[in-house]
Amino acid sequence: MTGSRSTSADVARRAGVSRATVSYVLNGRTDQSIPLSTRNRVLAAARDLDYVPHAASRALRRGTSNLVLLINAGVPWSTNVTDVEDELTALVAASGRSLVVWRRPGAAALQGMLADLEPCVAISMDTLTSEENNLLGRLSVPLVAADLAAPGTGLPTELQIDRLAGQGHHRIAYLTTSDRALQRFAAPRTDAIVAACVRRGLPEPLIAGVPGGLTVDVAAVARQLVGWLDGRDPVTAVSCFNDLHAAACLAAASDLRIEVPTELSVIGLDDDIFAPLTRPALTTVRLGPQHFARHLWSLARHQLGETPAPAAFTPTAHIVERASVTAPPPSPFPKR
Amino acid sequence: MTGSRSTSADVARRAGVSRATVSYVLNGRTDQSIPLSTRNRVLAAARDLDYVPHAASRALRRGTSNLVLLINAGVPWSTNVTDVEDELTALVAASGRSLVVWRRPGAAALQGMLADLEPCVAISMDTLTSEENNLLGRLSVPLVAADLAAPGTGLPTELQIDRLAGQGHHRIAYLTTSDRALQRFAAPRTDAIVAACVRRGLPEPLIAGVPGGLTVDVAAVARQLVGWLDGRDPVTAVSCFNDLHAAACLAAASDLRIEVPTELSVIGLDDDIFAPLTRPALTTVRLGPQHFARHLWSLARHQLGETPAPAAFTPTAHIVERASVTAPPPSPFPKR
DNA sequence: TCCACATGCTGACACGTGTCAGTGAATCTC
DNA sequence: GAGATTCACTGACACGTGTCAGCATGTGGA
Repeated sequence: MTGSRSTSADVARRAGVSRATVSYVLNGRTDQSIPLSTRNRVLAAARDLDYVPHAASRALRRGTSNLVLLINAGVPWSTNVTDVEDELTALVAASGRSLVVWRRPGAAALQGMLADLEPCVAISMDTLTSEENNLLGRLSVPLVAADLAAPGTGLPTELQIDRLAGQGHHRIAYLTTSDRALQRFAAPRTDAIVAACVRRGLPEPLIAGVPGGLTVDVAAVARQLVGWLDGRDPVTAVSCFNDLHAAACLAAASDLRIEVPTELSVIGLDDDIFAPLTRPALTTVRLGPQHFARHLWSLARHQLGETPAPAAFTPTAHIVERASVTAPPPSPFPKR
Repeated sequence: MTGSRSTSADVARRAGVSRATVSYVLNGRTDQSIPLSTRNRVLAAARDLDYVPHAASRALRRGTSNLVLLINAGVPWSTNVTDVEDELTALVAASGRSLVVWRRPGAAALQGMLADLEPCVAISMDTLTSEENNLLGRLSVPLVAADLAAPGTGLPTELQIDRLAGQGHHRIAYLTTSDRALQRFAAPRTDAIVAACVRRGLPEPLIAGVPGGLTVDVAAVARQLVGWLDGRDPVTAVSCFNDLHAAACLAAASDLRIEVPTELSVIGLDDDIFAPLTRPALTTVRLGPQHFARHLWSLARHQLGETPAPAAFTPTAHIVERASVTAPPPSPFPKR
């Protein structure tokens, strides 16, 4: 008897009522009239027996579970990702559901996972393959995916250029990743940088991708820097794909004895955990991961039919002013 | 008809057999004799209908799910954590189960989560509260938790001292965190540092904790450095709780115009993502997150009754030699 | 010829829950 | 006081699966 978990039948027996009544009380149904006395008796019995409803039977009966699945495909890592995860966890918990994160090992693994766990809605921080989309559709699991090319996605990079141009920089380079798997994220940012420069009447930025997603090759960055700083119209500022690339840029500059920010300004993106610890401390753009998480969740709730469709996402981002950006050095070749 | 998902009854109808036969075929039972022809007919029908077994009913019937829950409580973040998560995901998937990660928002949240998801085993990277342990026990969910004070846990810090002492350092300081929530992790390392120094006949290390778990206060670190380097027997090397603290130490040294490594050696722990990007590049200790994940999984499989109890965990770790550690400067007060 | 046994398959049950129609009693309405 | 309505509660079903006893049919041995 002991050792085995208690079911709603046990609670009913202890409270001296039927199982149906127990279910009505514990699910707080208002269309059934239940006097306070029996209500309290049921609640007391449930508490005494440490009753926890059986997740599987509940899901079976209701046709859908209370689980929200966050699919974490190959998103380039930053503290922002865990910030989004934490905020989503809180939001989902507040709605009486639970969020779990699945680190997708590969595109083919989804089917196996769905045979073990049927979420009521799936949220992906990335765009999935069409096979995965089809699979979710066949199992009628609604999917919410962040649109990587949505209007407004360019805001953070726009802010980078804003800051550099505001300090008087003219000749700007953009350091990004050449990692193929990251191009989904990198390409829109590169486009946004070019557009931002054009819009401000700046010359087109010099763009270079370096290999390595999680480990940036400092030597490759150094070679780029040499190229960019060479010649009669040298670059005075480098805007970077993320803080990791910016840190690599600071390291390369240090190796080349280029002083940041007096000779070269560097700006990052993410306000990652190590950004305040570089020397000079990294000026960067802070995204609003909580804001993003709230948007994802409102999309999900819309899919669940609980709320009307939310407005289009307007990202939030702001400059975090530190020490790696300043006005450019006086040019030896004055313009015009 | 279309739009609704197909069940094993649909597969049975299409293959012209009973539901029991379908179940036998799809679960690959060997004790039932099923000729190849019907077997293939069933498999073809399942494929045609895109049959995916219903997770909830399967779990209800079998009494337990195929889900492994990784409880990620307030572990100080580093790429090691995601490395462990990824390795565990792969191991669990290889056993026909699925791993999901739950970022615990608070100690009281576990019950709500367990009402939505009943794992066959739970793995925690941290020690849980006794209430949480009791709860899991009552629901008979086996729990595997990393023992933070197990013998051998001190190996990484031991290696730090090894490296510093091997270079001739004598007067060593230990920079750790004073964050209360992190003391579970920090205290054993501090003990290990002291023991390692004593064992080598070094003087007891100077120990200081600085506030901030994810954001280390560089100014506080700088004040410590000033104290440590003052006086007639100054510290020549700083061993750090993790790479984040080491990066803060490098930043503080830079602010104080102390040259690393010529005037002061600094060693980190974790080989975090930014460790190769500091200047000087950080010498640190690389843990074996995959090795750790494999141990956790073998413990879990033992709990599931599939394997005998594994041997005690022997952590793996090795020095990653970069540029922040070198021999100490010649002392103005020669020993003895 | 009869029994024993293997083969190939099926009907029926159970898991624990949520829900709906229904039931006896009490109360209200005219 | 008969009928209508509300109150408080219950019995029975369904969700989709895994499993087990059992049922024909063939096959071999004595």
